[in-house]
Amino acid sequence: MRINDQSPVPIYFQIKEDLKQKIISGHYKPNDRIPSEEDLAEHYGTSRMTLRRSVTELVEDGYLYRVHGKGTFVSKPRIERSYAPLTGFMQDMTKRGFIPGAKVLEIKEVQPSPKLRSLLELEKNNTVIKIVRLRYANEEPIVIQNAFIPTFLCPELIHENLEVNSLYDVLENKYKLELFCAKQKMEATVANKNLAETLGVKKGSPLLYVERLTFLKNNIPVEYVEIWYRGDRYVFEVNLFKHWDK
Amino acid sequence: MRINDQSPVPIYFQIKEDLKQKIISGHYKPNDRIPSEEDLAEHYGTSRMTLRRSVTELVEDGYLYRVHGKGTFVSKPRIERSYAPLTGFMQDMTKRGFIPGAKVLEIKEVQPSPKLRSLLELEKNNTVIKIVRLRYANEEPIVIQNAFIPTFLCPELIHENLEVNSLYDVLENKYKLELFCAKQKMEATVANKNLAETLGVKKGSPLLYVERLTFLKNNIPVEYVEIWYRGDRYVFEVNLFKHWDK
DNA sequence: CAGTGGTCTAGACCACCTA
DNA sequence: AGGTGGTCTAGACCACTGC
Repeated sequence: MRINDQSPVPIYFQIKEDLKQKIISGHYKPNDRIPSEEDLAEHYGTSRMTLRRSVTELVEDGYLYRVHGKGTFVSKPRIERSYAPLTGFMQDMTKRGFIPGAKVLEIKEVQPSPKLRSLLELEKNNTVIKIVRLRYANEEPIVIQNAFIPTFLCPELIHENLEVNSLYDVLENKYKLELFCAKQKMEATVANKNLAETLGVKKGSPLLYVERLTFLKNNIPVEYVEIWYRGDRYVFEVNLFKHWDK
Repeated sequence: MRINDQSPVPIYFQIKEDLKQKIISGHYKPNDRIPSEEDLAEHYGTSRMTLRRSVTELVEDGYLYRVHGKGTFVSKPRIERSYAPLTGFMQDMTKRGFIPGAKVLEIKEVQPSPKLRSLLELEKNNTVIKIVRLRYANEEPIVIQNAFIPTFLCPELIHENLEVNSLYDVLENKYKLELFCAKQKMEATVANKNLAETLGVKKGSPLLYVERLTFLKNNIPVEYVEIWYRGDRYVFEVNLFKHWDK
């Protein structure tokens, strides 16, 4: 492996990727000690501080662990590190091995309710774009989503084809709105007549009801969405961690 | 603020705590630009590299954000950083402002099913302790829990009073089993006759069904639990983060 | 252009572990 | 005692931003 110090890619990053590859490929095995920081720095022809940055990031990412005075070691393959990934329906379904589909039932600019105005931190004259979609997995209806997005963040959104393109893709790529995190509430409910008919289930069938408020990096709210999942077709998975207050 | 370079507490850490205090106290306000790294380094009488470490950690913790070429800024008060805290029912209810209660419907040592044996990674002769409890919030029944715990991890558990003591407290304090993380699946279902009678709701009422597998630090499974929450009385909250596959 | 954060160096001393 | 990671320095050059 050659480090290219003319490359715009930082040296620490090139080294990090090289070490990560050696871990993933099995060249370094779980609980192996990797060479000392000094040796690695010499091997890559860089300073120890730079090498240390590569290793530190791999430690933070869970690939390595350090023991003071002993060395740096390869971690055991870790539990999936995603707590609960913030993904759109398309990505979620694709990952589960289904073919996603969408039918736009409604898309228009509307005046926000007071609740919406407060949740999305809207100014007086701001409107929102309301998008109601029925979503499919392998052509079977699975979920209804009512999404509300401030118009000023994506003025042309109303003309997008959201049956083909993922909403999150459009927000990220066209409007450069990088979604970062979300607060989500979930509860069990039952289908009323309307929901039941749209989803093709019996009235009174169990539904997983979700409210989600999505934020950009700087805690700017960007989307509020209400979701009804068919209880017989959807399981939500999440990893819980012991609370560590930083 | 004085930096003590004789202290065993590293300089970067002392600076980090001082800056954090200035943010929390409001001395630096959200979206304020803090002084440049060079100025701060001079102010604290340290090198820029050391100062940078303090700032980097505050960025990672969500207190600050950097903009290349512009400066370093204070974040808006962040969303609660717990993704989803791993807590028992008692702690959960207390935090929500309810008075928790419990009635043990069943507690005994049983042979594990093949599914349980696999999930809890049990050896041939291991048994499990099965605990069925009805849980109350303000004396109203809210949830039924079936918990399964390997007997060898807590041999005397069967004699504990789990109507008064929190199961997680007993595991952590008496058996020194420090719970670390859990994988949880959630879906919507409806109450059958048995569940409905026990929870005091109508048959066909919505229930939030949860399966949880809890682990110790070293990925040793310690508890499997099935939970049925009343859909009309319980909302699950979780924070989602953009999936960053490292 | 000056000011900012992003990266990098070639050393240094310390604390911890094993022997 | 020798090797390891933990911390720290005093510089340096670069890329991005705003004037």
